[in-house]
Amino acid sequence: MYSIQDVSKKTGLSAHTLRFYEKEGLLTHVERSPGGFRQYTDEDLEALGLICCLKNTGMSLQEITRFVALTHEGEQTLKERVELLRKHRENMIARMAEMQKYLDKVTWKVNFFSEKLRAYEEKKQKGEG
Amino acid sequence: MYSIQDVSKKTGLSAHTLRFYEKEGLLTHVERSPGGFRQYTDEDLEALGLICCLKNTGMSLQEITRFVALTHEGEQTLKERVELLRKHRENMIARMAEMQKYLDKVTWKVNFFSEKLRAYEEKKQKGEG
DNA sequence: TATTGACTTAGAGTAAACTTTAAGGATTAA
DNA sequence: TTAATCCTTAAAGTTTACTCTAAGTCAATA
Repeated sequence: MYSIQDVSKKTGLSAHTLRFYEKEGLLTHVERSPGGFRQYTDEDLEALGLICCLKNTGMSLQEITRFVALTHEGEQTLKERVELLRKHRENMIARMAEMQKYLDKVTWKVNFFSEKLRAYEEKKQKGEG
Repeated sequence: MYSIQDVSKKTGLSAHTLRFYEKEGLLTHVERSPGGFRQYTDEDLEALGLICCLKNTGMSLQEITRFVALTHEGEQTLKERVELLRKHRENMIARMAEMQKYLDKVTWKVNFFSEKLRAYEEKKQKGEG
């Protein structure tokens, strides 16, 4: 069992954000102590792991909420969930391919400017010498 | 020479956004027709290509503006520009590695849920038969 | 028992990057 | 010539995902 602060430290999400996520239906049914304090389980942490994974790869909180809601509806939503994840996976792959293209471009630019810089420094050197 | 609409179509940025970028100092010194209409050159398109590349890989407009300003200052800022681009390139590489990890996770989840779905469909089949 | 941490609702504030509106006038292409 | 496109300034609005504040109460820990 973890307090909200424990989970905040483990996930990097603030306590505010954890409560916000709960209110928005991203992480639901968090257990409570007799006194009403949130008590997160390892399962909750795992769920948060998936939530952060999806969020950090461009899925909106709204879509994640939808996915979580489907999960709670049980087995009959398995097909839809698989489709949702597959689609997201395709998006990720496309995004990564795009990133690779951009990386090539930036690499080229870095080399180009490095060469210009080298020439400039050399010129400066000669001017001084 | 391209009109603002031409450039909008070519880049996918709206005319509004192009004017906004100009105002913000991202794309500067765009030529004008005698009547005051913007006339973009191929050079402008190239510059926009780099701007979109940086933007789409997570650089903020503020940072891009800074880079553009350095460019206008001339050769003596070459070193800083190279450093800036190198740093951004490192960020991109780190981000891509992170994405790959997330992709592995999502791939695993897709397979896991697919298997669950398969088992579920089989169970349903048997129930019906 | 004192201090720290947690709880609630409700709403305001923030940042980035647009996006839209308004209002009126000028230019360009067919 | 006429319809479509462009110009300006200035400001308000939008979206997402938080982030913070307030105000008051309750719980847990040393």
